[in-house]
Amino acid sequence: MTNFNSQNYLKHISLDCVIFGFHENQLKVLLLQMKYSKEWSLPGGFVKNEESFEEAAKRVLQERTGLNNIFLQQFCVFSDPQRSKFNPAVKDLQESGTDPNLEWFSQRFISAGFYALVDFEKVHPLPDFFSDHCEWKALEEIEDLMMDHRKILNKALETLRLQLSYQPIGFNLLPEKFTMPELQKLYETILDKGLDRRNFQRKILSWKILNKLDERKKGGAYKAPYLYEFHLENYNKALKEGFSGSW
Amino acid sequence: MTNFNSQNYLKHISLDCVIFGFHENQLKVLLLQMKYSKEWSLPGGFVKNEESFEEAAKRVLQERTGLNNIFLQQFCVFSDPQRSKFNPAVKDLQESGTDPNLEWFSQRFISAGFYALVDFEKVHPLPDFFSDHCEWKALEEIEDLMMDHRKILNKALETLRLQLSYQPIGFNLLPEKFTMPELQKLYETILDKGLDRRNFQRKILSWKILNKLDERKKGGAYKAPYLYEFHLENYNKALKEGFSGSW
DNA sequence: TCAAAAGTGTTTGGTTTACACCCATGA
DNA sequence: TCATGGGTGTAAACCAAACACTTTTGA
Repeated sequence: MTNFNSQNYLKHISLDCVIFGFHENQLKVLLLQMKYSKEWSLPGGFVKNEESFEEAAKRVLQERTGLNNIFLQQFCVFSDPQRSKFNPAVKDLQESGTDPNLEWFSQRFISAGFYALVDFEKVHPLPDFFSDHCEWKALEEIEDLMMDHRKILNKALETLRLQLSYQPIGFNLLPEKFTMPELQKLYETILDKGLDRRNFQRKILSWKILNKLDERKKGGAYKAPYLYEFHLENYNKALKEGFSGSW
Repeated sequence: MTNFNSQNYLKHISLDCVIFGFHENQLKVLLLQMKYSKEWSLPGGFVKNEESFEEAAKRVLQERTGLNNIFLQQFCVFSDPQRSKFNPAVKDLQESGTDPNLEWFSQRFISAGFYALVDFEKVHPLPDFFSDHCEWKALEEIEDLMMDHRKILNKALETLRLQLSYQPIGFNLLPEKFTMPELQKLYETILDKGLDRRNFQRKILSWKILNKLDERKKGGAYKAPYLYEFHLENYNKALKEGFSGSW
């Protein structure tokens, strides 16, 4: 295996990223397809000797999407002793002859799950050493994933939905300028339920984290909706404080 | 060091437990005092080769408190590459002469934080190899903790408060039978704010997770308050479903 | 000129908050 | 008998849900 020296990485420790994007009214996840087994997998990686988990996750994200400065969040650690059995990477290495890194990939790994929210349009998907495809998949079309990656994905989605109820994070999935109907579609998709247009707008605006622009979104049919952008200062404040719970 | 064989544990990986208890209207945390450095520390441990993080945390909890079946939850991973510098355990081992495990404790550790909610009265605190005291400390009296344990504690507290707003978890800090004023004091302490007695009761009862008993709490001065216990079935349902957010 | 989408406002009902009275108990 | 805390009810304020009309645009 090229360019990989297991000496540089912490043993037993890995991370997997659930990278969410929003496109054509669908919530999508960036997946890799393994070269030999053809199984689908979450983008993942390992932690260097002098790196934090967060730094490692940023690195993985940068490598697979080309993006920096992404909304990224640790959400759970997966440590079932059996989870690393049947790692297709091991088979792939066996197929390609004896590899000095076979032992490394045969380890038991404890993996931290990170989820990322990105602007779909900005991503340039790039496969890694073990994969020949890196693609967006709509949630509905995702079938089996390798190892426990389905479980990781489910937990990420659960966390995303929960977090959406006390932080205004969904916006990270949209471009800098977006319309209210786009934002609503996004929320409806993530939450998997319809929302009232007028009540939605009132609620979002009450957070005071958006600037309404004079511009309208051109090109679409029918009446052109206004564009909005972040009021960055208020947005960051809202992120920190969250929407106070019921106490 | 007695009874410790580093061969049995996963390298680089540790866990720290923030064990919360409630006593005399104070939120308390179980801490250990290191033998040599006298620094205070969270109870922690390592993950065995064939163990999950959760199993390891249960083991640590059992060893320090004598309790099984505790509310226990992973909340964050701490992976700063510098966090394991200045580990007092290393100094302690050096003090006590050359120890075969010195190398193990000198490693860089990535630590998963767990928090536990326990019935104060049921705990029998027991120090570990590196500590000579294991004690409950009220939050206010906790000063410096070793390494990044203060950060871990703060994050645990933050998570606890957040989780309290969408799950009825506080109850785990009380005995099987408890009164409404006791529960209210608990919530007030965790949230660090006063609550209206009547509104509090109405809200809690609306969750329908309590059985009001005919019994009253004897012994206290003034009017004896009713005792309550869990409606276990409804409680577990509420835990799973959470209090739906605002969507 | 009509259908589809977007902008905006009002009514209604439920939830939360604020507040008051009576009861039980031990000093 | 009185101070203290506990049990319970109600009115007001607020917020969320339901709903309707007007405007813009391309076909």
